[in-house]
Amino acid sequence: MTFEEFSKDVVLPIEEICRQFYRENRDRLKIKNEELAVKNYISLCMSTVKLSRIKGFRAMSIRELSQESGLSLGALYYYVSSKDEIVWIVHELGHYLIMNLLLNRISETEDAEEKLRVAIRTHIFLSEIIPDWFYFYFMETKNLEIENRIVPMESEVWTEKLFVDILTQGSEQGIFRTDTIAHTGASIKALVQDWYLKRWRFVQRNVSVEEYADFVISLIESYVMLKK
Amino acid sequence: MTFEEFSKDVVLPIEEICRQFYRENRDRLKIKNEELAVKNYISLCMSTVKLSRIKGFRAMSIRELSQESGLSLGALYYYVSSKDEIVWIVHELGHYLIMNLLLNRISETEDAEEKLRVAIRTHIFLSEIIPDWFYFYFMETKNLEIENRIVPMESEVWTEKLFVDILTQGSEQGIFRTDTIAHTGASIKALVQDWYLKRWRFVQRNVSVEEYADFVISLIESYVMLKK
DNA sequence: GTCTATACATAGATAGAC
DNA sequence: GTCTATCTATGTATAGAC
Repeated sequence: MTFEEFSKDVVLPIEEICRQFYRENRDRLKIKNEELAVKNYISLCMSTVKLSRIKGFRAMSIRELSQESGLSLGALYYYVSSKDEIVWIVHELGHYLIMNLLLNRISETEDAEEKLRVAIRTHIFLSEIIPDWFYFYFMETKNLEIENRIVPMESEVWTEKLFVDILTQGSEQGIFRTDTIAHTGASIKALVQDWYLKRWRFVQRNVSVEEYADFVISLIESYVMLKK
Repeated sequence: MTFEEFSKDVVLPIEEICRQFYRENRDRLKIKNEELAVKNYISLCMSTVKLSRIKGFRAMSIRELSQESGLSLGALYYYVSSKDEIVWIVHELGHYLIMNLLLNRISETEDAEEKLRVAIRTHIFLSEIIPDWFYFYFMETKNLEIENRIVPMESEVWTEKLFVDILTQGSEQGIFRTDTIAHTGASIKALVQDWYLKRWRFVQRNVSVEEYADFVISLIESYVMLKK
């Protein structure tokens, strides 16, 4: 699958996920109009990841966020109680968004070898569709209070586990090596992250997203595949 | 070489590098006493990377930096003209520090295969000796004005090139594959970075620095080495 | 060169009209 | 629910004595 096919095919379930978030937290939140809530939380999150990508979350002022999202200062504080709460909401929505998209794509395949390829390619392609979310997820965890870092940490581990599970399946089928599964899973995650963390470098080197995905797949396969 | 041997053996040439920095910029700077300058710029930089690691550069206040470094607010501004200038100085010192240490170690080896192993291991071990500097280098580039990002970007490219050169040498000798050299160089860099960017994860998984270095080496070798 | 005291700007957050 | 005006804290940076 090429990236163009992928991007035409993929549908971001962000509204659905934001609605779910709202319903789960309705009692804690001031806004009671669901449609308005969904619309404006999405706007707040999209604006936050956009501005944070450019200048970092701490450097982004509430006034800038207000302007970008189209909500006034007063309205904004009707939706969130503090700037820090925005980080939490973005992490919450982002985690479910990414999880949802990844699982949908990968579950279609059965064969471990093919599944590994699909998982790597999908993850990289997905980070190309919503780069700001992935970037935010990685860079803005330190802005959270220590107790709130558990969510993004678990999220990181979750993606790693996605790869580890595929590697385990393949090793049980006798086609992948059985040692160093945890290391390999983590290294795939690191290579995927490199794509969205150092995008400027890939632009500079004129590397396309497809080319990079192919490279990561071949690098990992040369290591894990057992000779027939 | 084990990490313990490495850490006993390595000597940080930070004073020497700071002195060189001071001499090159003497005319631009207020302080005229060289010994004092070297001592306090080192203190400022070490305190900056330490605090930035904990809470991020933007969240670190000048008052905190003043306390940590032992300089008063007034004294501090005698050394730097603004908070942003500190980022620039840390990047400047850090780049030469890392370059110096890496080159010293790697130049001792001749053979490309051995050189690749030494380069990867040294880089990972080094990031374990001065983790805060590496972390700062990666995370705090966005705090720079766009025109000042050129220095850290070139620095990133420089390390990548270190690996690319070794891969090129090996491919000319017919022991490494000749395609995808640029990709491989960048991926080594990414895997090294993963060590100091997601340290908490390796602690969680109980992975030692030696074990990780060995893994990265074997992963890369399985891909680049041509069968004999 | 270093200190303390302070100026000045900007940020996050709130009040209260609509 | 949303707006504008405003409060208050904090942060960077400077002044001027020593």
